[in-house]
Amino acid sequence: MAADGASSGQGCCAPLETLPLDPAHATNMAKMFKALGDPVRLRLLSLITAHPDGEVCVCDLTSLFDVAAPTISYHLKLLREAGLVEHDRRGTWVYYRPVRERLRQLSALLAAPDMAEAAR
Amino acid sequence: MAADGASSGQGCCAPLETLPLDPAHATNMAKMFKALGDPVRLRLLSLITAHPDGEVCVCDLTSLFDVAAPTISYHLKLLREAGLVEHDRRGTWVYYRPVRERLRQLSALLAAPDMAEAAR
DNA sequence: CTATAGGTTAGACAAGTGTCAAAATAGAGG
DNA sequence: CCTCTATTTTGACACTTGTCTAACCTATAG
Repeated sequence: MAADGASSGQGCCAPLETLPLDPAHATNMAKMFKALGDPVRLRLLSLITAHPDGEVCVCDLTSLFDVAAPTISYHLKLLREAGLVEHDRRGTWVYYRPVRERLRQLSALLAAPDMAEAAR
Repeated sequence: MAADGASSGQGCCAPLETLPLDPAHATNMAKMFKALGDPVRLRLLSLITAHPDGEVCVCDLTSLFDVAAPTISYHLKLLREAGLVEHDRRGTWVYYRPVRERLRQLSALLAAPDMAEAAR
């Protein structure tokens, strides 16, 4: 029974419906949600997360947006700092992939208890 | 089978892992995530959502925070405008309750497909 | 070593955000 | 009507954010 109960098996917080968030955790989680709170970043994360290879080259991302390359870079950095994506360089190219654990954490926080239990 | 497939049964978008978000939806969803991207608002939502009565009086919220009443009011307004909470007045008091459908939408977007399926 | 292409960093700037104090609104109860 | 309490609105202000251009790294290819 180590994976159930208040921790909800997600490594961070019980779902909102179950328990109010204490201020410290709220600050933590808010930082991640904030990173998702911009259309460019949300699309970036979406493209990175949905990619069949499990990672995406920045070179394939920039052309999909209306903003300049440094702006993409800026948004990717924010996603990184929020812990939502990881990156590494391979030759000239840089690849980004999602940190799925973090996404699961956020999802679990917002999930209704019955959903969370069903997904246990 | 009306509730499965690409719509993921959540009334909005398929999970990130399944499908990249189109720009229009991304803007929509980003607006909601943005509302969660502040510690005060996240705690407010948490308190509102976790309350056993299913709703909370503003008068019970303000004392739990370090910020002045107008600031709480401001944050509640943002949560309202994001569609995450509803409110109504009863006498002198105003009560807020969560819009659980929206929370489920956000949760589903971030959920890994296997979780989403488990919760189907 | 130089040139070239992919990404990031630095600096600047307009626009947006979170906070407060003061004023305004909405009901309840004289 | 007047007053009191709960909540919201307004206006002001410092701080943060998203965007750009220009400059800078880093690795590959001559």
